[in-house]
Amino acid sequence: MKTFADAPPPLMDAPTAAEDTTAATPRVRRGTGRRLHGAIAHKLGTAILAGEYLPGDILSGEVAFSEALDVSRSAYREAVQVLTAKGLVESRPKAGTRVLPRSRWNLLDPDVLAWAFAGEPDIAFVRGLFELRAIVEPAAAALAAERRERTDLKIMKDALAAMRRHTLATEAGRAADREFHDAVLTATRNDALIVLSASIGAAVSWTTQFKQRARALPRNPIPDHVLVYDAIAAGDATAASNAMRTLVDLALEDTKLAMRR
Amino acid sequence: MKTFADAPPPLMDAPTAAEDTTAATPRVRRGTGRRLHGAIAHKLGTAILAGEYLPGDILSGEVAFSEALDVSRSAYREAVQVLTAKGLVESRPKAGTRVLPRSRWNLLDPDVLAWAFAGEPDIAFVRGLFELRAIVEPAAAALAAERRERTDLKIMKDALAAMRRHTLATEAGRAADREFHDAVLTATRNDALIVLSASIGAAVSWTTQFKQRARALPRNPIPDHVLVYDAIAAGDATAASNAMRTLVDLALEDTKLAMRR
DNA sequence: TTTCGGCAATTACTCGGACTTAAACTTTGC
DNA sequence: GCAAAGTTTAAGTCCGAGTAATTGCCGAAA
Repeated sequence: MKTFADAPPPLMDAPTAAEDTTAATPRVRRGTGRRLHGAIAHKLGTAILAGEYLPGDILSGEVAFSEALDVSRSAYREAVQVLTAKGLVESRPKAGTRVLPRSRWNLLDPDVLAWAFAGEPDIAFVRGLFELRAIVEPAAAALAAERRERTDLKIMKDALAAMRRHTLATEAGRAADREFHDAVLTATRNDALIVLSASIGAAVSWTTQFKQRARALPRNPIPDHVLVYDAIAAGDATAASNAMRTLVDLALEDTKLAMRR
Repeated sequence: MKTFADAPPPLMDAPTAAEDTTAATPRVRRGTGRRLHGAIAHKLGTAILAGEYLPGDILSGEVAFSEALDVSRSAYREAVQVLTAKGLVESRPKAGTRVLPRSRWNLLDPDVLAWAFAGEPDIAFVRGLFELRAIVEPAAAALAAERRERTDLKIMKDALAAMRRHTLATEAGRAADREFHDAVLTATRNDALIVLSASIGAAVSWTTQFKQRARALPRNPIPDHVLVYDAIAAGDATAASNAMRTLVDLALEDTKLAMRR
């Protein structure tokens, strides 16, 4: 019967030794609405994506790490479960929690993408993402041209009008842009395609977002959007595909410009 | 809105043995190596994907549900964190844990795909998956043709030889098939593309897998594989794309046949 | 009547401690 | 030298108490 003969460490709450008048200062801060384990997962996720922990690295044990973060073991464990669910880490008894090889990561998971873009994203990875987008979006436009309903067209038309009113320089304009692309995706009636494209689109928009926001665009994107709309409305799949391709290329150019500075 | 507090779910997965005289019978069985929370997540995940819980439904509270499953709250919570990480559910204080709309699900997550194919997969979803595959794989082949290195070609060649030796009727043959496709993906040097295609490929192979295994194929697939290889080896992107397209179409036909029975 | 703001109840969230299980390491036996 | 058995360690599981936050009710003001 050894209850805790060897480990009667500093139970009770943190001594708050160095702290001053303010009460306990959690090592992990979270915005409102964000749960503690979510914040921890975010912290660890960004750290891993940033390369602070390399594949094969072993995280210090649950007790040690949760203590270092000043959170309970349960909260830390739940955070690790999230990372495990996304294929970033794997933990086994006696062996500890180790970072998995990059090939096991769910790189298309929205959260993982967000974590990747929280820091300086790997250029090669961004290039790959654009490549994927250039493959998927034109194909999506083609499908949309074949399957769109009247309501789809209406939503696109309205979004287009909103884009014209506000420009892409304003938040409202960018929202309308997203709405337009969402409408195109919805018109494909393909859930997998929708999810994929939405993730990539969001991630790609980070790249331009976190650089400076208002600047001269390479060229006015509205006409190109109209071309896409017209092709989809006409049910012309190949034309829609081509029009969307130029749109994607335009976005790529835009991002290239933004990342060059 | 249903709350399932009253519906002790039919425990699934094979019991492996008759549980009789043995004491306490956990409501959630897990195979070796599988953790308890993983098993719970699997159970809930498959249930949600199977439509037993509909979007908007609220799961009975932590205490009630964990009691019904005869597991601790911690284990149940960790499972829910996994589902949350995959976008299947969202839980907030006072509101409970509710199933999110399908549009929020990470349908391309390997686990989610596995859960989807654990039951009778939705035909429309499978169609969409094939559609996506038909978009991505030919494009991947084209990229591979442009970027392949000598080592890539060697791996493909070996896999091809293995496919010839064993046929697709044997497990070794199917493994070689997977190896070939993996090699094509690897040659694209695009991580996002690799992850995506691997997920879809695995999911698609479930469909043929869980139907009967050994049967006459629509036609011998080896020559088509050779065509893909030749095009990639020659660096001919469009030829590679076309060859791969016929390969995907072939697989689609195969699956259609398998699902018809 | 409608709307706003405060209140209470419910639910998830967090905590910390004990105990169990499983796998990596070590030792022992052949 | 190898294989089986034991040891150790860290993750896994469980419990129960206490905290925090949102929702939805309810009453007051417009």
